[in-house]
Amino acid sequence: MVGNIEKAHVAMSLTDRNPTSRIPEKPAYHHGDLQRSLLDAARKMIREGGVEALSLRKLAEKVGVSRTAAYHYFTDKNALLCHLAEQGFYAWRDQAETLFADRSLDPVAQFRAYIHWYMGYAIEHAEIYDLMFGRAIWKQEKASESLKAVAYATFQLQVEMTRRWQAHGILSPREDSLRVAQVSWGALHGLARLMIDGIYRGDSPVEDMCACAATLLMQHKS
Amino acid sequence: MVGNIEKAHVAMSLTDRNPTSRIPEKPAYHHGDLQRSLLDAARKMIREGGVEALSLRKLAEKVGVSRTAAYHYFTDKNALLCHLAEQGFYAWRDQAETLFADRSLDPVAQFRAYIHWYMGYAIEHAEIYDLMFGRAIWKQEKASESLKAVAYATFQLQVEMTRRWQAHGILSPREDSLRVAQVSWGALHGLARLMIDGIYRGDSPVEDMCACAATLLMQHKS
DNA sequence: CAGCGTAATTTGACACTGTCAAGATTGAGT
DNA sequence: ACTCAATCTTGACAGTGTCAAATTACGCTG
Repeated sequence: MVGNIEKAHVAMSLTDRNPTSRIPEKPAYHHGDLQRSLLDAARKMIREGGVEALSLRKLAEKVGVSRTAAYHYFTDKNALLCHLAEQGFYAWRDQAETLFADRSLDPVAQFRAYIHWYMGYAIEHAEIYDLMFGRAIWKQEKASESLKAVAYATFQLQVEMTRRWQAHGILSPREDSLRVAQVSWGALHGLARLMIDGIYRGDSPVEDMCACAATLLMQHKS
Repeated sequence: MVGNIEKAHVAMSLTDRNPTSRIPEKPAYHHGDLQRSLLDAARKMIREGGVEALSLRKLAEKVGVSRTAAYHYFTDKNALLCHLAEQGFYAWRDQAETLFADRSLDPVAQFRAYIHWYMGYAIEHAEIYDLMFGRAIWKQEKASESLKAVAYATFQLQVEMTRRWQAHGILSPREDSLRVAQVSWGALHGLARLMIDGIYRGDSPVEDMCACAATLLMQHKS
């Protein structure tokens, strides 16, 4: 085994010295880009089996490295999860902001589009969504500071959108913006959770539910 | 150690033969009421630390029995969780039905009361709520048949209530009852989850959120 | 270019988990 | 009194996260 690694290393040093080259078939002692590899592999494992299917040992094996190697980049399993969730929030916010900035749709259409996008995103990235908004991280204060920051910013965006929709008379202007944002987000979050947690069966008519949610939230007197 | 058990048993056989007596200090080989004891202790552990804080070994130790004793009553850890969730659903449905049957309140007040009761119950029994409606059980079809049955019945009750509220013009009569039930339940569930998962901080004004949710759901034209 | 320090990675170990197979203990019924 | 089936225990295995102490390799300085 040691011999194998030696031979592999020699071969590598002749042919594969360049960091921009393709996938290193037999990585040497120094992996080179372990942190990113860990995050990528972890994301993949979670996507396939949920957060509870991610074990640091299997992750290490998949990346081709020893059990405890990850501890040089993440103090904890929890820290790794926080990094992943953080990245998830950045991707999420990018899409949400793009949708929010698109002024080609009239506000009502934009509101409906947002709801459909929200549910679609949550369902498509169910396991990451669960990580981002689930108790695995948030319960008992396990979120890192940077994660808290981006999560809070994301909620602020939600409040901002709510304000605009209120200004256009789409959401009830009489109610406090913060409350309306909390409740409307809660409604979307609840539907998403019931879907991705397997309580509403997979064949539920998501589109219809989105439409109904939009209608219920939008109607208000005067 | 064997000697201890022997002595304890002898003492017991003289003084503590009665099953209705107080807590058996040193239970004999046959525990007598292990299934219930397990469920009770498990419920307590979950209430204190969440589902993830429940380990069969600690549970066994707390009940004063050996690690694998529980396997005579529950095929799995999952089976135990299903039993617990099932009991939770019965308690839940009892309260919901009582509230639903109370005709002393006018429908609007009843609707508001239901929302407040829902959130209050979810927050007070946060960990059991998480067990009942969380992915630990529902994701990947791990629910037992009897659990599925009572859970479905509970949702049926929600639909029934929705119908009545629609008939009174509280919830939009134009929309399909099933959809409205799904969405309104989703809204409550989402708010509850955001609270009990630690995303909305503990000092959130629950009452205000409930009131806002009620208003948003109730308003509709004509 | 030799050596050294430090960063990156591994090995060993520990406590904990769920669960299976096999054995031990007991109360009830003939 | 003896047997049987229900009940409970012991031993074992594979898996988990994580700490402490090696080991390996890269890059810098002399």
